[in-house]
Amino acid sequence: MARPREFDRDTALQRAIEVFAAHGFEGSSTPMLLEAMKIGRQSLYDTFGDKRTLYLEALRRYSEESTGATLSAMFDSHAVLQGIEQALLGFADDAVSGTSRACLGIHAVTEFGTSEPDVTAVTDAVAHRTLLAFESRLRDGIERGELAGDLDAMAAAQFLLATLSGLKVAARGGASQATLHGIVGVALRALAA
Amino acid sequence: MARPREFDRDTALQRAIEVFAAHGFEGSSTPMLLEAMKIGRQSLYDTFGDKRTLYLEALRRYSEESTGATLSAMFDSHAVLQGIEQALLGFADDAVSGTSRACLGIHAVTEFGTSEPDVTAVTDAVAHRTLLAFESRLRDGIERGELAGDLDAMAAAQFLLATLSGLKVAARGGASQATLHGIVGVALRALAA
DNA sequence: CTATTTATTGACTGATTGTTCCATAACAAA
DNA sequence: TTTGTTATGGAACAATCAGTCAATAAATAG
Repeated sequence: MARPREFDRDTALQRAIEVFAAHGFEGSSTPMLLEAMKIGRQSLYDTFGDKRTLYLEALRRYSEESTGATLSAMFDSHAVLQGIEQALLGFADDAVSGTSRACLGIHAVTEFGTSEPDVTAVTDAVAHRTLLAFESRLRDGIERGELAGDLDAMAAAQFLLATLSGLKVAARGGASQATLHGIVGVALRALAA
Repeated sequence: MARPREFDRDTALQRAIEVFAAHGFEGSSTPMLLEAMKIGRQSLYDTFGDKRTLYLEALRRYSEESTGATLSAMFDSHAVLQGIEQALLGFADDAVSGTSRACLGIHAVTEFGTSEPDVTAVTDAVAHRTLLAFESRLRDGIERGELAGDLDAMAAAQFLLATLSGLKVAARGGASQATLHGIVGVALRALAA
């Protein structure tokens, strides 16, 4: 019909994710975004709306991918404890790979808390989804006797979610991969039979 | 000698801490700070230097107070596990009290990572101090047989530090006090003999 | 009292913020 | 080729940013 755009929408969005993760919403200026995304000013507003809309789409996109990868790793292994271990270790490895070590999800929570409904909708959804997956898998493990019989599945799920946050913060603060793996090792002790 | 200042420096700084914790460095504008601190523009620059210097002093002040309270709670109890439990529970209670539920320390790490040496100096120092205290107490507990004999004290200390971060992020995301207490309960299982 | 020192107030700066307008360019369908 | 539609690039917008200047006010010391 008309002139096709000269850039790839998805790669531009991916680059925006990195900028927002590294500097937050307030810390990311439009010039910074434009330079990183390698598009012109008008292209940003035509394609993504405004800065806030771009941020929300970046947050949604990041949340889906990040959550999906971690949870699927958990179900890869038949053994429950081993599956959880692989999920946590993979999560930790992702956290230290790359240069910025920043997580858009964590950054969104610390920057906005529960004050912005549009942001909270995304962060709550990913938390809920993760909790349900953890809880289900933990319940299986408890029933099968692979995990401690007196474990509270819901509390343990919330503990694992908090552990993920702790890993991300530690990674952002400069912790080594070995340190993160050590944390995972200790955390798993809380679940073992 | 001359005209005395009309405001209390410490309370003004305390109010600045709340603003920076809630909105981060980039998200806190000078008008926001002035209104919260209830001082005039020139008073801020005369008394605290510029925005960045104020931020660093706020971060230092917050770190000292927050770390001190948590670690002293740990040494209040003779029993090691109980002392750690009280430290974590007190930390969790602090995290849900107040309105903003924000932590300046966590916010500083997620916002700047390791990119700003002045900020990293503070966050690294508080992490190091906390790790040393945890490790020492954990070693005592292992020796006395109150904690698991095969526990790696250093890794467990890093695990506890990550748990603190996880608790703060969960609280900032809206978790209830009961949820945080549940997380603490599961976390302690990783240490028990 | 006067003199000196410091705090406060408000106006003001240049730079940067997010966003829009408009003219031009590039493509597809007729 | 014309026409319709969309993308791009640059200039421009009002608003806000962090920070400064100068005038006034309030205190003490002599």
